[in-house]
Amino acid sequence: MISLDANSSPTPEELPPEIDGLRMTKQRREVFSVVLAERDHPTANDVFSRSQKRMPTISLATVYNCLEALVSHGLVRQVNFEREPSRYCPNLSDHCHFQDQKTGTIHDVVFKEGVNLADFLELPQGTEVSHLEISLKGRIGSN
Amino acid sequence: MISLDANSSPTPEELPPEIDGLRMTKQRREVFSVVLAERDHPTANDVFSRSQKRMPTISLATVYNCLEALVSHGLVRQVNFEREPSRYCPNLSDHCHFQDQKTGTIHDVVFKEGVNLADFLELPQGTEVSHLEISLKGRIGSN
DNA sequence: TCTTCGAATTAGAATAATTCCAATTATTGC
DNA sequence: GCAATAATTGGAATTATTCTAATTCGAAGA
Repeated sequence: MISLDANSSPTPEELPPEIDGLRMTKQRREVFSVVLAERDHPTANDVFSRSQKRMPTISLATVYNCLEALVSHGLVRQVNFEREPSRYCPNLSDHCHFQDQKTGTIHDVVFKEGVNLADFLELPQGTEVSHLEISLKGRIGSN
Repeated sequence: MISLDANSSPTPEELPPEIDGLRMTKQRREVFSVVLAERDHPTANDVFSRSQKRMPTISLATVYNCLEALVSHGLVRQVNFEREPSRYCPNLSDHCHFQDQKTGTIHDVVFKEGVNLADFLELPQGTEVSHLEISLKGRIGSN
């Protein structure tokens, strides 16, 4: 399991050659380490420019490919706010997102103890939920 | 208040010249009546082609303008699923959306009695939520 | 009714995020 | 080391949406 300790995220070199059956190429390690390093919900473009610092030859298409690989292997979550560009989040625990309308900053929001959303919805009988996204927008305190 | 009775949605002509301070032009009435008529969460393009049947001269830009006017006046809700084109929903009651992955169909899902989402989230102190969107995806029954 | 003026509509161009494509390069299994 | 497979690359293509500038509409006042 990859450490989520905010104070010491892995460098690309520290990432193993394979995670959960996903081959970690040089580029995927770079992209993953960027997403793990600054947990500020970067867009693909953000990831691209941060990756370029260490790996100037990486292409935007590759960043998209790597993010897609990481997302589909469940190592990274894709976060959408309305029609804004997708953002990427390495926090795999059950949570949702709140966007501060003043600053655009996105905060992770966790559910209270033992809450299971599906318990609160009148879902059609026999529904199997495979994907759930909750997005909040608003202001914080005196902002 | 506009009737939400599924069996008889208003024709454009039946809509008043103003709703909630929003001037209802010919095009806005057309677009609104289309959204009210077939409550299947159409995209802007869907609305455009349906509107064209009665009003062949309407433009796509106008459809976008009208939808935006209706949304910002709270007469219609804009519904987003990940990076798919926005959809439009005339159901103003508190609800969220479930997309059947097999068919793409979107179903309205209501909350169980007395449920208030914010009660179940560890929101940062002083948070004021102005916008909330819950999107589910999955399969239904034997599908 | 006629005129005026701001708002709405229109067609088409522009934008921007993302995906696709075809060619090259890297990696794995033999 | 070699063939087969997968990943990367740059650039073109796609697509939903927004923008722009010109035209038209419609309400309100003269």
